Amino acid sequence: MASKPSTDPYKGVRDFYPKDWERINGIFSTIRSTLAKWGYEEYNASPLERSDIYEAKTSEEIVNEQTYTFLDRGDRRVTIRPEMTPTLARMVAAKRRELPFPLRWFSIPNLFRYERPQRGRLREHYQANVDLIGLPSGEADIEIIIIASEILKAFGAKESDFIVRINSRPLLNAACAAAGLSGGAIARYVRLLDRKAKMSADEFKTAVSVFTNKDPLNFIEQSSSDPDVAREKKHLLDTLETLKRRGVGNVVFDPLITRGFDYYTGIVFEVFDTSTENPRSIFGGGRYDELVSLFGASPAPAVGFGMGDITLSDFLYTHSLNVPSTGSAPQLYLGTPTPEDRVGAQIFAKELREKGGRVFVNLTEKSLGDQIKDAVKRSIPLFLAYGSEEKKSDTVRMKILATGEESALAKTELPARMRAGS
RNA sequence: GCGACUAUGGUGUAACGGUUAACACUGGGGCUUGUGGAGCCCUCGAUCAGGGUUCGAUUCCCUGUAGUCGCCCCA
Repeated sequence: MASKPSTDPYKGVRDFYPKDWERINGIFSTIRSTLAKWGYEEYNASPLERSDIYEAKTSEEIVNEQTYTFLDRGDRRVTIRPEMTPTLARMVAAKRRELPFPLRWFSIPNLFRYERPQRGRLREHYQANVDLIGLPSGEADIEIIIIASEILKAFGAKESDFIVRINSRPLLNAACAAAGLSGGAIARYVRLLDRKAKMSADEFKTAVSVFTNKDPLNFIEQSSSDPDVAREKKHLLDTLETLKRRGVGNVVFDPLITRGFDYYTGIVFEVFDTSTENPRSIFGGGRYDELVSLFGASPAPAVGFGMGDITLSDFLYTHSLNVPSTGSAPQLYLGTPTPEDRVGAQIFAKELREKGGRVFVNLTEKSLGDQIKDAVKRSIPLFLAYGSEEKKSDTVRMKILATGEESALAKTELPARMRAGS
């Protein structure tokens, strides 16, 4: 006999029991309604992609090793999407000439990476992707960062709860050029910057000296005489200034923000939790002007960000921010004290549903007391016994389980009371 | 890919190398056949797998597997 299969979910992925799914849907619906206010439209695609769309854009084979990639039965190489941006670029490139630019699009895909799970990082996560496509650096960058901030505020976060750190890839590149770096050395230096916070000053200095005796950071921090550096720095500081004028007070310039992917071509930003318990990066994004043209379409400049559900959820938890209800849980438990009259209860339930009520009808032979216990365990707020007596009468008695309060009311006014009660 | 730590019912814990592996919660049933959350009683249910040391292993050792946390890398 075969051994029993384990009830554990596959490594690094989560089961969403109804309560978990209710919570994550609450998070999604807050994101959706915020984006709707800004005119963003939701799109979607399959999690399966041809592997080549990831290979085209990233020179790194490491990315490949951290994806789920396999051959299908027709010998096609297939990858389960590790991120949404290449899919988005592909979709946009495919209809480059017919879509109404600029596009304001978002999606909440589940993404997969093959790696060791650890705190805040699993093999599957959901990530809200928000993109503004078809506009160059400027107001588009500002809108994206404001929206990133607005979403957190929509959950009730205050500006003191998080901080937006922005930087610019062109600025980094100009500073590297001024220090005499080029090509691969720039990429390696950028990666080094990313780790600087985890190193001591001396370690960093030693690591830099491998490339150059002039640290590019110095060109950025001191007011540089290099015209490219000066221009890019001014552009970034102007953006910062505009963000503050438009009400984003918690934004700073941070030359250490780089973002891992090398497809970024402009502004990059990362949002950090300011709490001391959870001082992590929550999410980030940036400008990628060349991705669409990789598919052979004419270029479409783009800026966007991706907000993962796990880090976001940690952030909400850290700051005791509640997730709004999705309004899909049952409102009323219809108990059946006399099961032989259950058809009557079902007909009554049908009337309530037609008025928009969410009604859970008992189908067991449990005693009425046990049915009430059952309703409590299921977190259904209202209880109503419907048996032979209620069938004959025009009134019913509705119990509010949280308080124990019970009131008699006409059957016709029940739907209104249900709406008020939840 | 590398490292550290951990592994006992569904969950959380207990058991000097020596009992019938204990306790709490949860689940099922009862005291209670039209009004709950309490209480009491009954009940289902576990030593991750394989090897070694030993008279004897939940306990010590090894390997594997799984999980957690770091590193690498980063959505």
